[in-house]
Amino acid sequence: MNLKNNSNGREGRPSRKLLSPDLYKLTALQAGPLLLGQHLVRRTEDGEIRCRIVETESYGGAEDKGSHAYGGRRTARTEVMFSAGGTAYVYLIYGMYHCVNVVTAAEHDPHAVLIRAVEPLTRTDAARMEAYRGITVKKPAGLSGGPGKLCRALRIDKSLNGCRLDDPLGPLWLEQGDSPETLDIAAAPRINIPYAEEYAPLPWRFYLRGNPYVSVIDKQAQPFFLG
DNA sequence: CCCGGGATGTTCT
DNA sequence: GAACATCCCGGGC
Repeated sequence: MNLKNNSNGREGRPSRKLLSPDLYKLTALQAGPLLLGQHLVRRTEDGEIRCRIVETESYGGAEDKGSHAYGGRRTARTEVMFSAGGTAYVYLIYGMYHCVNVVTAAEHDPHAVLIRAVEPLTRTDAARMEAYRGITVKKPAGLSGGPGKLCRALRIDKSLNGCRLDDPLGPLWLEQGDSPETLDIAAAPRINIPYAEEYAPLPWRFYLRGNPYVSVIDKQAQPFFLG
């Protein structure tokens, strides 16, 4: 794959400014589109990897039948969904992949935004992510387009469950990225949640239209305007 | 391009 | 014992 440029043509030094804590207080539905364009930073023993969030899905409120915390279900797995906004919720799926979420809203009110795709900020970030993936990727989306892929690419596993995302001394945190109002956002139904019944078709998946790292393009996706 | 099957283990019924 | 907010690979167009 071509690692020379990232898709938005920017190779500038990142701002390294933490994401505004106000975002963590919002509902998942509000925060989902606002997380697009923000930067996710992962520190391992090998150094830091920076990427932009390009696809999200909102889960929650106790009424969302697609959410692990539907009906207020509070178990060992879902416990961190009930913590205060700004916490990472990481779980194992299908026995071999992890998914990472940004917990939002107030303590005891379970909301989470699944990060479904990220884009490396620089070719150095891309190279490290490809090394962590352990396979040769042919297309950008093959690197980090999908929740399991991006966790592999960033070496995210359950050991990060419950960590704070507002702590740049920790293993994983969020920084301010592009202004969301300049982004072309698409809204579409969430992926692989047939059990969610009437919640399944709701357009709670958000992605940057045209971004090559997005996992699934929905031809019926609606334009989304921040309001 | 579009399938179908298998991997793999935690969670919940 | 079934389900699972997934992914990869191989085979058939």
